[in-house]
Amino acid sequence: MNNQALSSKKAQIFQISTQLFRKKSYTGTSMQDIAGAMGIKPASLYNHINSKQEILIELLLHGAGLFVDGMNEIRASQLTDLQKLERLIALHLRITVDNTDLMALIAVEWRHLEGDGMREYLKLRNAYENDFRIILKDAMDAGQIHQMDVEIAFFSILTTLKWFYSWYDKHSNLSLIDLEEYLKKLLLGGLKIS
Amino acid sequence: MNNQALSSKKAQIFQISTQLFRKKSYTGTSMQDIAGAMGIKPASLYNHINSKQEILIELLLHGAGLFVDGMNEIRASQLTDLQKLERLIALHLRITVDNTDLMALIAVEWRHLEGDGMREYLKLRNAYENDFRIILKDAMDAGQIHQMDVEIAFFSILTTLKWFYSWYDKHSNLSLIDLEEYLKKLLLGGLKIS
DNA sequence: GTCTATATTTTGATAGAC
DNA sequence: GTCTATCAAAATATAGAC
Repeated sequence: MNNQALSSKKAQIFQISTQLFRKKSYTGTSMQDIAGAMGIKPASLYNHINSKQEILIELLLHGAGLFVDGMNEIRASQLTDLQKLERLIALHLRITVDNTDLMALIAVEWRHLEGDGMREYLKLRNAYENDFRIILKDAMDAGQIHQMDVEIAFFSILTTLKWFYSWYDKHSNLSLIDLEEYLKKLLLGGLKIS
Repeated sequence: MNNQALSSKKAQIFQISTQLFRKKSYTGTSMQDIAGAMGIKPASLYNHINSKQEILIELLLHGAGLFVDGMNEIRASQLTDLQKLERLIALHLRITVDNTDLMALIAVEWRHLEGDGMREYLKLRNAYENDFRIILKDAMDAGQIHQMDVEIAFFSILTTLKWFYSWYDKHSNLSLIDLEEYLKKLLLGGLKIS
């Protein structure tokens, strides 16, 4: 569910916070909850982090980084735009499988970010979404997928990918290959020009 | 966004709480927030409701009731199972359009229910989902849609419908008829036997 | 039906001993 | 690095005057 290293206490705080924030929400999780799950006292947490908000920021910026890095790799490639779209779907799938709890924070808990943390997060998210939109539009302009309203196609695909984690929870027994084929067919099947 | 009557103060509390719970989450919304949005003091709220948790319970049981009532109407009809599936999609769409904020609570905030409230809510939700699953299975057995894993098809359809409200937010300009056709094609297009 | 005043808990966070 | 002790603020909720 979550591959974050357990080596340091700080990493352990992040891992447990991810689980708790998903289960009880950011505002519904107390420092007491986090410390209790680690077997220490709340005050001890502050030797590793400066505030509860800082935990949320680090988790979400880490998550956003996974998407931005994957996007940059795909953009730098020589693939066709349609192939890039397929890679983006595979990217979402891989990140979701490796960080299911974190995806819940990306889908729901980001709204509890404050100030600069929120601004920085939204900057990364907007950059990613814009890159995604451009690839979709280019694939359309190149005649690789059917001509249609870019915004509708874009949000339809992204919404499904965004909430896929809640679906994956119940089907983590399926193989990665099957899931990838299923998602590609679901999201691009009606779009591709055969 | 929310058609709840404003006639009584109690109804006004429900309406404002729905908006705030969606925007700031249940645990992130204080009685102060609700009272402040109404222009009264927090203590005054308790003349109309008994607790913050009671607000959440009433909102979610009302929401669950919309689905259960719609399901009962559809089940009582003489439609084919495939037609019933199409009616269920239209039901979700109509409830989402009329109660967009409430759908966010159904998708996310239900986890903050406690005790009997949680048990009663889950009972209604499970009953609805079971009825939905049975109709899907019957449509498959009757040869109206392609044979496939019922659970995968079921969760795939329900997940999309569940998160549709976050998509609808950005496309509330589209006509109901277009949205219904789009959703039916998206969810049943690959399934229907032509 | 709303208010002020208040009780009680819990919250995030800090100081300082060990 | 963890603890105890503590703080200040905010939370839900109640009592009782008006």
